[in-house]
Amino acid sequence: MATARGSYHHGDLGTALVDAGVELAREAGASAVVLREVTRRAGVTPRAAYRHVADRDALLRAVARVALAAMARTIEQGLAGAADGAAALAAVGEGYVRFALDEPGLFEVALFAMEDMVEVEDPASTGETGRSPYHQLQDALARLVAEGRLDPAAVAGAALTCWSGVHGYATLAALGPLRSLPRAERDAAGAGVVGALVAAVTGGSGAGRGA
Amino acid sequence: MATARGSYHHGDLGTALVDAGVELAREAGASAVVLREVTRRAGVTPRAAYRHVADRDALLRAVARVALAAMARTIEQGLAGAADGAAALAAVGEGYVRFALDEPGLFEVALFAMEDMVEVEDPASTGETGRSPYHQLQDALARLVAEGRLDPAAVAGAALTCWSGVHGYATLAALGPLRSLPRAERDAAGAGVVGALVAAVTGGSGAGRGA
DNA sequence: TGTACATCAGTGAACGCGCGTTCACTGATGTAC
DNA sequence: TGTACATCAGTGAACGCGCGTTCACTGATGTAC
Repeated sequence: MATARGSYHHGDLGTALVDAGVELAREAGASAVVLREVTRRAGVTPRAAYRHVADRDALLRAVARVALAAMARTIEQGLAGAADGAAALAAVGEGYVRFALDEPGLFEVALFAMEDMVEVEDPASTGETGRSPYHQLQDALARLVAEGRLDPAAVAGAALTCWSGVHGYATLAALGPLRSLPRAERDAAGAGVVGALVAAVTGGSGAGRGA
Repeated sequence: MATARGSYHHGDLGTALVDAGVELAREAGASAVVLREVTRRAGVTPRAAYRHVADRDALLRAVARVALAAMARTIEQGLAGAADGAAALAAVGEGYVRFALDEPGLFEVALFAMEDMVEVEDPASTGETGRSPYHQLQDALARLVAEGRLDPAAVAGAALTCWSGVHGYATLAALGPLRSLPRAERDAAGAGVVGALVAAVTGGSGAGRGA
């Protein structure tokens, strides 16, 4: 907003469009990220968008990368004080769920960037430490391996089980059939699911713990 | 289709509309379930739909109930020969995932009926045995309790962990970032996730097993 | 230091699309007598 | 057995909406000389 508004030339319309798209996603999810409204919010003609973005789909993917980066930053916060691999794994799961419950619209749109995060590390979709949520999960599991609490051969399976469990809960509780439950209940249940997953991966007990 | 086609009166337009909606969902997911196309497929004017359905949303929910019932039937098939609670739990999970991978469009639309399945048992969204997927899961856990392999106090937590894990994998692999992987890989990974969840709930080992 | 001009970033109006939904109306059906 | 008529299930045309995208154009910018 420190750009040259009011002038004929916008200054940095490209990022202004993406910012408006992020705002729309936050307010009403992926389907609300729409070219015309984005240009409206940037105070510009619909046609102007095509100077900066190929089409609606490209805009959506740009918004998705920003949303995924926001998720990575949320996870980083909880990860800061993790004493060991188990704590790190729990922090990743809890951050993933917390982001989904705090920002369901951004969570929904971030999904469109998740396909790429598994393959490549795109700087546009990572947090301060340059790691995507998927790699934050991999890092936590690597710590468990280093601590001798996880068989290296089991890492791939554990990663998928954890991602599935956490993603499933986040989806059910943020966007799906459980979205109308009181927030406190959803927080408690989420902690239970994450706890069970950590226990399952580290071979500890507590699988049925939680809500 | 044994209805009186060609005549002015359709015969059973209400169910014909829902059937067409199911077909559309199968082909292209929830967003394809659209009033005008549904009436087109039923060979009828758009206006005619309003004699049988309140609005587009009501049609979508009716389609969702049919899709959820189809899912329940898929799960029933695998459940038939389950020798014990652990086998039943695995069968529920595998059926859930198989349905999602076989029919991603129906899986997507079934989500709109899942909110209700937790609360009430709607006959329109259950299989032959009259149980929704959610209750099929509860039944399997009840068997584990009866066998002394699961603490009754842990049932609620176990249910949520299993549902989350299986739903998350189904979503990732049928509609999400993993949807482009070869089917054989997705089947194997799904079996791994389900195995890990069963092991976690029954306190057995094998948490990190799988893909 | 001033000026011509290429380049770039916008404008404003319009196109066609498919959607949900509503209008007043008409053809078919079946029941009462 | 025949006929009047209420009822129900459709018709055909239209409305307004918001979308993505494209047209030919114009205002602002900055660089070469």
